[in-house]
Amino acid sequence: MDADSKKMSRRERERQLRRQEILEAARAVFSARGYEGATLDEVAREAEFAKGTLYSYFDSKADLFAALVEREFEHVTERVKEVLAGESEPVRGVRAVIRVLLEFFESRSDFFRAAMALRDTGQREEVERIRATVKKKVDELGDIIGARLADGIRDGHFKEYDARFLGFLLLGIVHNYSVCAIKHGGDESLVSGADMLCDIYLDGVRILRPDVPEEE
Amino acid sequence: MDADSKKMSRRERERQLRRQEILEAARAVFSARGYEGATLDEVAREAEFAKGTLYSYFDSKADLFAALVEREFEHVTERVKEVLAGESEPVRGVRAVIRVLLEFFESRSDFFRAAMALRDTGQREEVERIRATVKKKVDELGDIIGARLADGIRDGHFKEYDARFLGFLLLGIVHNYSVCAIKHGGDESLVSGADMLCDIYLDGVRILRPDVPEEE
Amino acid sequence: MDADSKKMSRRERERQLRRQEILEAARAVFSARGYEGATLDEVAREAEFAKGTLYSYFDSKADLFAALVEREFEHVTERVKEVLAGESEPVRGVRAVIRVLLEFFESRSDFFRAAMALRDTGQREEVERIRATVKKKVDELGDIIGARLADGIRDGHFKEYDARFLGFLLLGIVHNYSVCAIKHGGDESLVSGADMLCDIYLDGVRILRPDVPEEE
Amino acid sequence: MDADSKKMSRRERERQLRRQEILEAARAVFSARGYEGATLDEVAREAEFAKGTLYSYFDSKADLFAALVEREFEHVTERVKEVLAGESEPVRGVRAVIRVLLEFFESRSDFFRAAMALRDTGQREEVERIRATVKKKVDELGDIIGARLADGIRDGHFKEYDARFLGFLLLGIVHNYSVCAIKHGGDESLVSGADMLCDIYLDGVRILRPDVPEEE
DNA sequence: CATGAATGAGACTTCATTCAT
DNA sequence: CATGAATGAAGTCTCATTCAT
Repeated sequence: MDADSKKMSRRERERQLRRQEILEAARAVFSARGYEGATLDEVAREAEFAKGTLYSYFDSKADLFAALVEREFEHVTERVKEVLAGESEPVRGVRAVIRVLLEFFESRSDFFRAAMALRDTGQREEVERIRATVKKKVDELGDIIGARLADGIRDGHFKEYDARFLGFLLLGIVHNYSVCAIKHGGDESLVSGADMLCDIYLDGVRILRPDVPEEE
Repeated sequence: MDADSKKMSRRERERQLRRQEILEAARAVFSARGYEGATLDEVAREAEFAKGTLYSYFDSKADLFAALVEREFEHVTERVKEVLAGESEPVRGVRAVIRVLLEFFESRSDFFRAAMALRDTGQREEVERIRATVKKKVDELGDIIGARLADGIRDGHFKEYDARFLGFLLLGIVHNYSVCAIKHGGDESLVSGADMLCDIYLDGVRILRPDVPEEE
Repeated sequence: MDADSKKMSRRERERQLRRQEILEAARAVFSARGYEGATLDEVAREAEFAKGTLYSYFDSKADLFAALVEREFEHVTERVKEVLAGESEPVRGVRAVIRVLLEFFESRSDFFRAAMALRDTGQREEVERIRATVKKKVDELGDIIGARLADGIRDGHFKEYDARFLGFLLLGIVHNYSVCAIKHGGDESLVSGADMLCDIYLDGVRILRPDVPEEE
Repeated sequence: MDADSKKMSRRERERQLRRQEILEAARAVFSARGYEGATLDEVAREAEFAKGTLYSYFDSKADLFAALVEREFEHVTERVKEVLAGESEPVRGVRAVIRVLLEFFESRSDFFRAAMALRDTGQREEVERIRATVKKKVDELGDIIGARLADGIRDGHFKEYDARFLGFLLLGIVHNYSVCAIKHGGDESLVSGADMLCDIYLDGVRILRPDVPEEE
């Protein structure tokens, strides 16, 4: 995106800039009100553009939200890729991913909340596009994580479940943790939350008792 | 509810019956369209009542949905209580709970999807009541599970994390699993899903290697 | 009405009784909410009848209100007639009428407020009948008072304006006084209000010169 | 309003213009149907705007009516102030006020009818704001007239009743006269109506004794 | 392009009236 | 007759989208 800027005319560059401003405003409003609750009036006000102007950048409310989803997920996905590129050991890789995801989800928790709500809620036709987009981006992210888990499985570090599934499970656990108000303890720092999630995701809730025979 | 039927007049009993019919229709529509996407027109059509009739049973769209949430969650909660009452061993208890939850969430997955979406999405005033209701019922359920986990923690079966938190984590994992399209394998039976979730929730994704020293 | 009771069957007598009960309830509700604001639901609840029952006594909401108007105005008119029958002297007659009207209007001020509002407000078709009724009853009352004023005019006690007009003016002044919150002084007793209105209606607001002896 | 026009942008000026158009249409519809009987559909049709457009100028039906009340009453109040400013003699002042009020009330009689009906009728919550507005504006007008009457009382021209009360009485008499269909005679000109009302308000309906010289 | 006024379909809600029991 | 559940027309209000300037 930025990389392409050099090839753009000034006009085109400014257009991209305004597009980003609108997306930024949209994020604020959608985060605060949810997709259905948000109005383009408010987005326009926040972006300091006229309502009509939004329509020369995005086709519709749904399109705007979808674009936003793309952008935000691309950020996370990018970071996850970076982290995974810098850590080849599977278990440490998982830990790093959980930490990064948690960071992102927490910093944008209201937005992800709104986006994930649309992923799952069967809605009217207009919203179908967004669902598809959210799903696509979540799948993408899940697959990237899953790919690494697959490596770990092959190496004998992780149980032999479907790697994709394990990826989504990880995503789900982290998202759930950051989005729900119910957290471990009260004022826990983000890091300790991450540690705990890592611990449970990796070793479960049961206490290991090498001397105790597996029940049943 | 049923227990009270005897004390009701025929009129009152019929009223309760029709109320249930409306709730049933509402579940279908809300499940298919989500809260915002659903219209009372469609609920009325589905229930084969005039729109106005709905209003003699429920005060508003939000009220109708909230009532539905209460009813559905009460069903699950009831079953979970039963299951826990019949199983005092903590680990087996957790397994049973996961199985029951999965059953319920899967059989009503679209509805729980719609309900859970409202739990977290900050929205307009009208929806606030529903959010509160969903949160209340989810908390109730989470607490019941958490209470049993607390026992397990005390007995040294589970790690010493906040029991409430572990309860919600369990709830989140199961809900996430049943709600998302992405599952382990493809046509796996429901049972295998439950087994897998149990396995991971209890022992994590990492393979136990007693002979291998903990890394890092 | 009561006079006719003897000729009625028990059934018919009871019917009349229930009709009166409904009218009584209707008065309470219409007084509190105004014609448009009142609902038949509330009237039925107040009357302790089912809503449908109202329709076997009155054709419609408008019809019920019209009947109520008739009844209430007939009471005032009756009393005014009595008073006038007992007082042949014009000035004293006017005084007595003002006193009676004030009594009635104050005791039923909310109702007369609601009724008079309909007299003047052009509304949708449905209400037209009520307007006509209110107008008819007000006219009737105005004419009765006007007739006595006409006598006074003929006798040289009152100015030679249209007697009907003077009658309505009197009615208007009293109604206005009893219906508006704005009154002379604060906790004035009803009587002093009547005296004042009499004084002004008869002699105006202007002070008679001190060298001129007060007539009567 | 007009005075500020210069400072407004063209856009703002046009907006004000359209606002006035809507108010004009609203006056026509509310006058013909009364507040409750009027529908925004009809106002929109009359104003030749879409229904939704009304809502970018006024928050609600009640808000639109309240704005209308403010505007109309401000016109009368303005004129009354002017007239009083140009006439310091109390009795002549009263005469001038009656004439001006009559003029206004007659030219907009249907509207004032609708407005005054709301002043007194206890109704549902939504209307409360309008009631308050009407009351405020009527009180304002009554007080202005009352203030002048107070001067007259102090100077010994008027009887020593509460000046506020006398102001409202005057208002009531004139409004009543212009609003009711029942008037003095039939086709009497407006002026003679005013003269008559002046005569009666000042000196009442009773004939002054022949041996008593007419004052002034 | 930017603007924001205008649009109008569509949603929720109310309530007088009807009618089967 | 009494009942009150059911009806559905009608009203208010919202807001995504369009379009003339």
